[in-house]
Amino acid sequence: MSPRSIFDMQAELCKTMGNAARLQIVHTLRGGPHRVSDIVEVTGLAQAKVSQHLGVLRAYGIVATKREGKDVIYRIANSKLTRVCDLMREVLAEQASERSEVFEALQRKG
Amino acid sequence: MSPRSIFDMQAELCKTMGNAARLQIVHTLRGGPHRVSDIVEVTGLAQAKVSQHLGVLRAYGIVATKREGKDVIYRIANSKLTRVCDLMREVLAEQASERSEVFEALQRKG
DNA sequence: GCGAGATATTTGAATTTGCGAATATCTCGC
DNA sequence: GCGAGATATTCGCAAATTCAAATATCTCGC
Repeated sequence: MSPRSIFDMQAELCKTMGNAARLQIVHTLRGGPHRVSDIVEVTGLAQAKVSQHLGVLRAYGIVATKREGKDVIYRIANSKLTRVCDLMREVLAEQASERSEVFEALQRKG
Repeated sequence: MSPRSIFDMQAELCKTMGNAARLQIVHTLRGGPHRVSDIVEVTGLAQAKVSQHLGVLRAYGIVATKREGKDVIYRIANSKLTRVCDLMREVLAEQASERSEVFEALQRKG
C-alpha cells in the first residue's frame, strides 16, 4: 500500500465520526465512561448496532475500553475529540443563525 | 422528510470533511483565500476534481466564494473549522506517539 | 459576438458503507 | 460444565461516494 498522507488519515478520522449513530454514542460518552448496555439504553439503538459502531470507533482510536466482569466499559480516548464535537456544533449553530438572518431579511423585503 | 437530528447534521459535516482531497483543499485555504486555479496548482489535483470538491464544500457551508472577473475566490467560511482540523491533527499525532511508545516497549521486551 | 481562459456539471463504473437479522463469544454463579 | 446475561461478529444487500473523462458555462477583451 502506498504511504498514507496526513490527509488520508484525517479523512478516515472524519469518516469515522461521520455517522449519526456513532456521534450519538460519542455524545453519550461525553458524560463519562459507560457500559455497552447503558449506551444501548440511553441511545435507544439496537445492541448489535451499538456494538458494531463501538467496534469501528475503537478501531480508529476514538474510544477505549476496559472489561469489568460481564461488562465492557467504553470511554472517549482523547478529550480533544469532545472539543472537536463541540466546535462542530458551534459551527452548525452559526450556520443556522445565518440562515435565519437571511430568512428574516427576505421576509422584510416581501 | 423526517426532521433531521443534530447528530444527522453533524454527521453530514463530518462526512463532508471526510475526504482527503477536500481536506487538502481546506488546508490550502488556511493560508487565506485562493482562486480555484491556485488551489489546482498548490494541491496538484485535476481542475475538474477541485471544482467538484469545492462545490461539495460550499454546499455544506464549509467554504464561501466570491467572483472576481474570470476568477472565483474561495475562503474558509468559519474559522472554527480550521481549529477543528488542527485539533484532529493533534489527535492523530497523539495516536501516533502512543503507538510508537507501545512499539518501543515491545522492542525492549524482545 | 467570438475566442480563450477559468470554473462548473454530468455520466457511468468501481468501491465503500450502513443496516437488519442471525449467530457467535465471553463471563459469571451455581 | 451449564445457563443466562452481556457483548461481538458475520452475511447479504441496498444506498451512497469517488473518480476520470467529457463537456458545458461563465467572463473578459477585442
